[in-house]
Amino acid sequence: MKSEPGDFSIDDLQRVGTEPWTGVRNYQARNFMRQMQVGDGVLFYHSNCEVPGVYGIAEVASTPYPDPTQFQKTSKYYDPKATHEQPRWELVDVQFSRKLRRPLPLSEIRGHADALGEEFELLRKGSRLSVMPVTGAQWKRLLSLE
DNA sequence: GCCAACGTTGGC
DNA sequence: GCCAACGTTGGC
Repeated sequence: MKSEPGDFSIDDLQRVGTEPWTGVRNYQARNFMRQMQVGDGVLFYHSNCEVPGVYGIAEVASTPYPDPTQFQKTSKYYDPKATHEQPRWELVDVQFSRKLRRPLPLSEIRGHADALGEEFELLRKGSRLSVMPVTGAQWKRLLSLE
């Protein structure tokens, strides 16, 4: 799961413990969240920053439920087309597990593209998804770099 | 349904 | 700041 550290970083998650993952407004990313289950592992990725990459590990702490910010007119995530009867956007709660011993920069992850496989979404050309799946094998390979 | 215009993401 | 890639919007 990607986050801009200026907005919400792994340190912020460590401080608050658990955070509702508000603001995802992309259907594909939403659909991936819908498939999440309590206890699923999360790689916490810092995007749009000096050194983009994986910085920590978190855990899915709730089943998916409607993102409350879609109903809040004052929120930048407000969606006028969403209703309580027919919500459009869902989220899960994300719970801090740990920071990595060292960050894994995207530049370094690229060096392991072959091992991670073609279907590794983060390295796909043009991939902009803020929520994407990682297989068990990819998870292991990434964390072995730590 | 097509597609141009526009907005956003995010690496560099 | 630049720009490629992609998603969304809205006119037709």
